[in-house]
Amino acid sequence: MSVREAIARRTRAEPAHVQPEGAHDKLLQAAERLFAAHGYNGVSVRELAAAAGVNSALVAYHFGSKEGLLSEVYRRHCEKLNGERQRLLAEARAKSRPPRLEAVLEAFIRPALEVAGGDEGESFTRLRAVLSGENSDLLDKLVAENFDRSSALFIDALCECLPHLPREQAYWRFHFLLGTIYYTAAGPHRIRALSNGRCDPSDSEAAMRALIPFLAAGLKTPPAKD
Amino acid sequence: MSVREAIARRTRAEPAHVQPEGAHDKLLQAAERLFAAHGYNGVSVRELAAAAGVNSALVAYHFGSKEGLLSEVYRRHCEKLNGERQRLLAEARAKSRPPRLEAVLEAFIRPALEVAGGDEGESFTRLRAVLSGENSDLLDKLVAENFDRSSALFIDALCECLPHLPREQAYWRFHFLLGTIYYTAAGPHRIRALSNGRCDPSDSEAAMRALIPFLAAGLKTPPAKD
DNA sequence: GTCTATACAGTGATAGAC
DNA sequence: GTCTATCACTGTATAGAC
Repeated sequence: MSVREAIARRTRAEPAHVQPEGAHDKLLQAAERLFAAHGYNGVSVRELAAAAGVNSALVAYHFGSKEGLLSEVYRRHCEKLNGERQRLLAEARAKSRPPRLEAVLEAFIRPALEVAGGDEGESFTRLRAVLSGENSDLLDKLVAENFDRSSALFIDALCECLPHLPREQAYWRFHFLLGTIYYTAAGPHRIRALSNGRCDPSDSEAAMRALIPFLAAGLKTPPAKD
Repeated sequence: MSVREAIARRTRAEPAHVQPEGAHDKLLQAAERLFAAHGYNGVSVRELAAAAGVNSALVAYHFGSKEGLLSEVYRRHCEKLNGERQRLLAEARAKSRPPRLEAVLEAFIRPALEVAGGDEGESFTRLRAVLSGENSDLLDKLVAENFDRSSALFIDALCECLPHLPREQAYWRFHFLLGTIYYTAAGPHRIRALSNGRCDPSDSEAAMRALIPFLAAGLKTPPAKD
């Protein structure tokens, strides 16, 4: 590990893969696992503390409240997700200017679906669903903090690919695009059951193979006149 | 009130617009309002009972649990929603065989967005978000009970309009379509903020004017070869 | 600073009186 | 049928040990 990485680790509380030592890190690790597995209200502060092997009062001490702990878990996931998105977008731009529409879509979608299907972040997107209905004030704050900048960057990239699309339509269509990603990541049960297992949204590759042409066609079509 | 109406009320517990008399109806009415306003966990059993003017133990007595009460509220909304969808679909079929793709889409989408934007059902779709993250077992059951039949009917209608689309692709694209509707109804904050208010998904007409051409183009495009 | 022990008000649910 | 009293449990706050 370089000196620079070591400093980053110390200041940023990012224990990578080592055994966590303080209650702070142990709680974060347990919360990541349990929130993903059982949702926010599905796990109590006392269970979190027990799983982390620490006293239950420490979640209030270290994170202010149970919500504070959730916010921190959420923030860390978004950090990874957005970093990956921007890396892939830069790659797409490096290949051609303007980038291919399909490449921009993939840069935005792949990290969202893979983080959702991976081991550690398996049910990460479910946390958004939890919050969206429930603590909608907290959710608005978290979404704004973690996604506003990244979303604006992708809307710009889309407009770059679609120079004839009015800005207002770009907003609408970006919104619809978010809906398809969100629903694919958060609610895979539905379509799996309806199709008798023929469509499985937790298969990221299959989902993207179906989703990207669909979105590209919708994005390219001329908007209604009126 | 006619004799027939009185019998219907007694058997069906559908008080229409009259003052509810029993605790059962009073609770349903209060729950519809309060769940929509504050979400599921945002309102306690004691608050529900107080708003209905009945003892708090009666929600367990009449509905088994707080979840049971929610299920009943949910079921009643879905009943209206699906009835309206099928009425509009029949209308579209009456105009042309096969029906126009755009007319089928409108029959499916309009009731979902209007029920979401109306007075009584303003935050109805938020309830789905609540459940989807949280009580995912209950949600799966409710969705299956209330939407499986209606969804299958609309997938059939889509395939009627798109005879060249493989059935598996139809499932995928119906799934994506659901995502755009769901996200538009449940999460209007996001796009409103990003667009500085220029796009407002709670304006059903504007949302449909943007959404239907987008979906129609995506649905019509030939799927990826592979 | 970090942590333990404990207390508090509020939750959904339930047994049993009337 | 209706309601009271009560239960086990929740998230949070705090006093005080180390």
